Amino acid sequence: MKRARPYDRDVALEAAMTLFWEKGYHATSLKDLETALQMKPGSIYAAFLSKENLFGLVLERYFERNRAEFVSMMESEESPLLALAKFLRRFGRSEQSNPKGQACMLVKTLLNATQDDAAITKKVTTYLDLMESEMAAVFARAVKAGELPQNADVQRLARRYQSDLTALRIEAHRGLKPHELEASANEVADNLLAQRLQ
Amino acid sequence: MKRARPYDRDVALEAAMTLFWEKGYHATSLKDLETALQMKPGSIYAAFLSKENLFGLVLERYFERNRAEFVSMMESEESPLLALAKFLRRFGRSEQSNPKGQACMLVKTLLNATQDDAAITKKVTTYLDLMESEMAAVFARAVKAGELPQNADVQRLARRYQSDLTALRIEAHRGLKPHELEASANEVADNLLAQRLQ
DNA sequence: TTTAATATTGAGTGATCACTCAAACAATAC
DNA sequence: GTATTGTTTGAGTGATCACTCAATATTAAA
Repeated sequence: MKRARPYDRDVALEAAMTLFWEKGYHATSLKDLETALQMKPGSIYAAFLSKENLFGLVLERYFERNRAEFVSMMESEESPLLALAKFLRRFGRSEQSNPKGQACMLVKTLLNATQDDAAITKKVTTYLDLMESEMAAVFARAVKAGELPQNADVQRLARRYQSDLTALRIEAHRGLKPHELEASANEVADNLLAQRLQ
Repeated sequence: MKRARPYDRDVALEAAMTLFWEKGYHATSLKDLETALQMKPGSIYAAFLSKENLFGLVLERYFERNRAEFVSMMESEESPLLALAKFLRRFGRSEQSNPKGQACMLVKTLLNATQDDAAITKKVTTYLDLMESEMAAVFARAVKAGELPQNADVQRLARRYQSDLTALRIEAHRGLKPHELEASANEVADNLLAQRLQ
């Protein structure tokens, strides 16, 4: 009955993510998207409604991917605190192979958004809060496991952890040499583990 | 002989800084600038050559102001390490009165710049490096004063300090509650002082 | 008062922006 | 084959972009 779409929605979203991540929302034009997605304007609008809506889908995709990666890493380790440290160290190493480092897309978007982009700002803030909660949950498990004092403020620890990660990603963006970034990441991880009770 | 300009160049630059800082380079239109500077397009171009050149002047202004403020704070204290800690704490408090927090303009610009903005990126990177050097100098004085081990890596300490400050500014931008921000700033300051030898 | 030099003025430039829609196309149902 | 339905197509929309320049205004020297 209906004509099949010649493009793969998932591939298109992935291309849009790469583009939006690199250039940001405002600086990415529809011409850029047409090229990257290999779709004509009409098709883009039929598939994604608007540039802003497409950006929203991309943000969600980015968030879900990062959350899944984080959660998966946390589950693969016995000790919550060691898992958190390992995650930092892994980031420090992973950027070796990723020469053109990019800051976190959520943070980039947050800093980039103007008052007119209230809807985008809200989305980003929500995702950042959700990531923080995810991190707080791991710290809570660390408390339960006796790695941290019973009265530890897991929310504050999570906020600090997220800040540290954000700062590392910005350093990567800034073009820190790979071994310097690795050193920074290890330093942050060591600082975290210094709080470990057992 | 010549006609006097009806506007004050310094006032105009200050207005441009506020605007560019808040909206970013790309999202700030010439219409916005006309309104904020109360100048017609022709006058803006006669005075500042181009939007990009004006932005460059603003960046320099922002950098010089921040550097001057930092240097002045460092001089007002006996101990280098205490001065660095005090600077962090002061930031945590200052944002109480500044409801609509903004991330560092240099970082905002860095994350916002695309490949086409190579000139801007270079300027920003230079300024960030200069700030780092300024911070490293203070850490070097701390070493000399015996507050840190003789073999302390002042460059790495400076990088970490700048990262911490960047992260705090982003938290302020994100809309952290004043007392939470103050707590974060104090935490970072405490961590710094924990390294003090005497 | 005239003149020369330096300003501001603001409508207008071509380019690009996000976005639209009538027409053409492709796939299945019959 | 034909009809129906859902799709792509891509030139074209008005709006806005950064920017220009001939006309005009203001000063101070002559």
